[in-house]
Amino acid sequence: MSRPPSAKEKIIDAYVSMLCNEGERAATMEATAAKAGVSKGGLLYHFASKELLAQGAIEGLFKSHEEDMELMSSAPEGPAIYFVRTSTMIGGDLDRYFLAVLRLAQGGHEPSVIALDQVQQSWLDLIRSEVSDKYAAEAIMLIGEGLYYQTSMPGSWSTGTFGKDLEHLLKQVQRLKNGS
Amino acid sequence: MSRPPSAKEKIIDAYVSMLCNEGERAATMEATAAKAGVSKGGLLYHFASKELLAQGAIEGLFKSHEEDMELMSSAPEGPAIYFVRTSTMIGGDLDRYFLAVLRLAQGGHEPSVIALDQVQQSWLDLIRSEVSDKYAAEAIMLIGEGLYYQTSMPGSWSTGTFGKDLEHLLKQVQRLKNGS
DNA sequence: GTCTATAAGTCGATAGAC
DNA sequence: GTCTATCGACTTATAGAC
Repeated sequence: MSRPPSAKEKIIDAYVSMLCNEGERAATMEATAAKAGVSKGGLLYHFASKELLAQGAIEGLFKSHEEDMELMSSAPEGPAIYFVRTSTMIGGDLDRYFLAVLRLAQGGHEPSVIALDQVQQSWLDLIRSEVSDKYAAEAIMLIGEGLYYQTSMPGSWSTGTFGKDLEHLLKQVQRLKNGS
Repeated sequence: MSRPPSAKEKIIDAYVSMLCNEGERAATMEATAAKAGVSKGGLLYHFASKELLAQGAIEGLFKSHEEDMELMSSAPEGPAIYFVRTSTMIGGDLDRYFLAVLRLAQGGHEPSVIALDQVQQSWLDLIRSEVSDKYAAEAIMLIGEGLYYQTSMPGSWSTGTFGKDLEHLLKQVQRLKNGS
């Protein structure tokens, strides 16, 4: 797992970084190749089209998501709090891949839209296994999504008005968890 | 106000529609001109650059927002419920402009990021004038943003899992409004 | 496997006729 | 005010040398 990164891994990593930090428009194959330290032709040997590059990012998301679901299931505070808390975190593998695929989806990439739907549905399912009230679970899910949507704004990485007083916000989530 | 639409208005309307329905990448000047029924040169007479086209969309947002703030202030159910309810609505002027500017912001357009910040701040201010608990107000705001972020997915205009049972979700908002 | 060179198309913007 | 024609830069993808 910690073997020297293959060229393919370096390219995907560069592509994901470009998507997160510079936006979808800036994440061209040429810029990705330069950031990965290879030439355009070298990149195209590993990923014959831009579509395959996007597929690589989606596969990375699924892999990170699978690992995170284990953590979310067994979180001491419960899945709901874990979910909202991690919605404001950045830097982890899952966050990087999620934001990268979100950028692709926002740009109109259909497979990315479908992949995000799948991931979010599995989050909602897990929260609903903890929070019996269906609509309270949805409200909690939406708070997490709202937080993520805010941090996903280009330029304003986590500099939002929320997030700072996260613990206070989590108390509101607790109120939703405790049935009416 | 209901005079025959000028070419300028037709162009802005076409541009906003392209942004909403096809995404930022597809909203090229050529495609916008075609949808507005003019040539590329004709478009460039009214908007000498793409940046000016984006400014037109932002101005449309501010104009619609100003009118909506009056409705939100005087809504019978109160600003908070009004806000969450209208987060799932599509087709109105405000929603169209907001989504269009959101697409620009997600693509990295800084003036759009700033414009959205202003609009959202004014919403939060109004909600906080009704909901005294600061963090309950933030939670309500995030629910509305989460709903909007969901409907803003290209292709899946309002076909999300929420929104259908909006009245049930609004009961959760009511719970947040009534202090703990 | 990785490179250079280049084809083929698209985008924003300019120039000038009408 | 609106059009056609075109430029230059950029982007994806191909071809072929090493």
